Amino acid sequence: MLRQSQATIRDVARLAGVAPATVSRVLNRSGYVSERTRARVEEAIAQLGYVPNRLASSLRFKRTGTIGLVLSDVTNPFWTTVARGVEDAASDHGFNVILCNTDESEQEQERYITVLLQKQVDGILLVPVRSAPKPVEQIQNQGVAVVVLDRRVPNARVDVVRCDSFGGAYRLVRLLLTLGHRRIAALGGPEGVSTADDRVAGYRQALAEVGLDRSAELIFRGPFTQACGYEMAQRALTLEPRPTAIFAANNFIAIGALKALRDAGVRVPEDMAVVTFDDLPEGLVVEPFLTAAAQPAYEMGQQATELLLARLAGRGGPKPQDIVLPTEVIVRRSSGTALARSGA
Amino acid sequence: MLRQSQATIRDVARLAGVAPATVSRVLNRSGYVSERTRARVEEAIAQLGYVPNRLASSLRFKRTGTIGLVLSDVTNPFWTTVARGVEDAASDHGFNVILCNTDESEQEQERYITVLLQKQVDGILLVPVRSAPKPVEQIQNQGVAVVVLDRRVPNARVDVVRCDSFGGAYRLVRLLLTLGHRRIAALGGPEGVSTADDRVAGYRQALAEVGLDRSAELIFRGPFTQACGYEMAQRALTLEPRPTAIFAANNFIAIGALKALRDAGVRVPEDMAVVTFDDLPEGLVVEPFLTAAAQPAYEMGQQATELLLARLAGRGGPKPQDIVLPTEVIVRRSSGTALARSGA
DNA sequence: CTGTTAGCGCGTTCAG
DNA sequence: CTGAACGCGCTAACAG
Repeated sequence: MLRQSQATIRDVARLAGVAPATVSRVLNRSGYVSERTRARVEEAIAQLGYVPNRLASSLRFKRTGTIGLVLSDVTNPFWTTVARGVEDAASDHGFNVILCNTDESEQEQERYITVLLQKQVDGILLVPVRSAPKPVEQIQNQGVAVVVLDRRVPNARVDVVRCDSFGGAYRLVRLLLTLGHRRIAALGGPEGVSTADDRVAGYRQALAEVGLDRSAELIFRGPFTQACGYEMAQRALTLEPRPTAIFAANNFIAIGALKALRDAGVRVPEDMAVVTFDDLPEGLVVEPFLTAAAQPAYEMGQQATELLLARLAGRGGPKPQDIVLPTEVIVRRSSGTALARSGA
Repeated sequence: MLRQSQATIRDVARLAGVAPATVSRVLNRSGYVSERTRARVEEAIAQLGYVPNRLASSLRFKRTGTIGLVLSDVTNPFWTTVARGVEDAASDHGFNVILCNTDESEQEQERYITVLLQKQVDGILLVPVRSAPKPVEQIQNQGVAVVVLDRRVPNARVDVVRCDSFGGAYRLVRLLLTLGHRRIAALGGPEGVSTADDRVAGYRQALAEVGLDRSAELIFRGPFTQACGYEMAQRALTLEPRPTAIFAANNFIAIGALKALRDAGVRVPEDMAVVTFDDLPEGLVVEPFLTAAAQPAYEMGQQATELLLARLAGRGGPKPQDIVLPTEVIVRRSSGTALARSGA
């Protein structure tokens, strides 16, 4: 507790009158140490407030006990929950997590990956900005473990843990169809991001199954942001005839859309049914209102981390896994009740 | 791009036909290197896909370019926003952030601090679980920079960046008083946490100023959780005569309280006015409803990080700073309008 | 049971 | 302008 700058293992050894290696042995319980010297060493450690330098041991072991988490934006409650799942699982196994927000920028993604590799993280959990396999390969070429989170990467041999975007979207839209809706606008995410593409595909499939052809599709695409949701909803409202329902591809798009509807004086669900991907965490809303396909965000983070750590331990088999977690459609007020037969 | 396990600076040197030191010089642009050898070295680097090992250089420089962020729970949107502010500011300066969730457990806090110190982080941003100075001192004794976030630590000489809990609470309660309320329940946070204590103090001060003495105080205390908010609100409803307003000490307590009120059939604001500390992020709610004292969470994270990094750079003066950011009271529907004079 | 030696990968002397 | 040598702090291997 006395020194300002950190004591080293040599200082401890000197004070205890032993060799550094002996101190190392008591610290790591490796090899035999007599009770007497162990006691002396432990006292010296306490007296100096000695904290072992894990950097040095990492340099030898080639293991840092740190993983990187590269996602788009922790500020989105979905990612927040994922991050918490990751951190909990990592912590359980004695690992730490370095958090990186890309804001869906490929540049930032590249920058973060490089730094993480330089810092010798043991593994990386990556939510890839685009479907290109390059970033994944960049990591793998350094011999670092990587698990892709949330999104598919078609041309890479890599473990993926994600949710069932296609199925969730399909069931949400089917629900709307069952309620009698036939003019359903899809406010989709960005093209080239697998979750966005899969959700649009689910929407299409649902329409096709009830015999609606391509001409019935009302698809908008854009970033997963509130601003874009607002704008896409506005445009949807100008369609003739106007859609009777909206399918939003994620929580932010839904919130933006709801604001647009409110500003346009369109009531939900009376004038417009709304369903969305991503439920808001139970703890954040007093009266849940949105019919949503809830993703098991926490479990996704947790399982991806477990898989990554299993890989680090040399387990998990040779073949890349594609773990798809189920989504659950939760019906609430925003989807409304069966539509009265009218014009369309 | 060929090797699976990482190439070292020696491999690059060998391939380029130079000494490791020369490679180091081209990497860090230190010292003179002829154009020709520089080109050769750079080609070798590219060919091997060489990534410098920052662990090794950190070991020498005693700088890791990493800071630790120890907070209670990223899942709370307030902390999420703080974390984002921290990460952005750190990233701007080339630093990375290790995220640690304590869940307000002193044990976890201790464990995380120890690991962070072992990993030789350059600094720690700490939201202390308790007001005791020990954890702060533990960090300082290792010669590691620390800035305390959000909460005061009375007996420590340490930089603090926080929000004005006392003032925010005071103004919220004053608002209720102005509207005519006299029986106001305070659903406070845990004792011994400065933000909780300060908010209760603000509540008391506001009451005192209108001549209400201790007997008018209706104070509940407990953890900053939704469950506790629910339970405290339930108890508040059993008071005789029943309070006409509730002051919640944070967002989770408020949400729990609102659920309790809903379950009890008590309308807000008609039957009960509600005000709270912590606004929910603008992007998370369609129709903001709660009258709240909004804290500049992002700025808090950002400024704390800037201060920490300034300390690392040897700037910021000798005296610990206590930076208090203002809170802004945002009046919405939940606080209701002026109370009609009735019984109380 | 304990001390000595060597090396993890890098950057910085100091010679040449 | 470039190379050789040393050490950051730790631990595995080898002696004793």
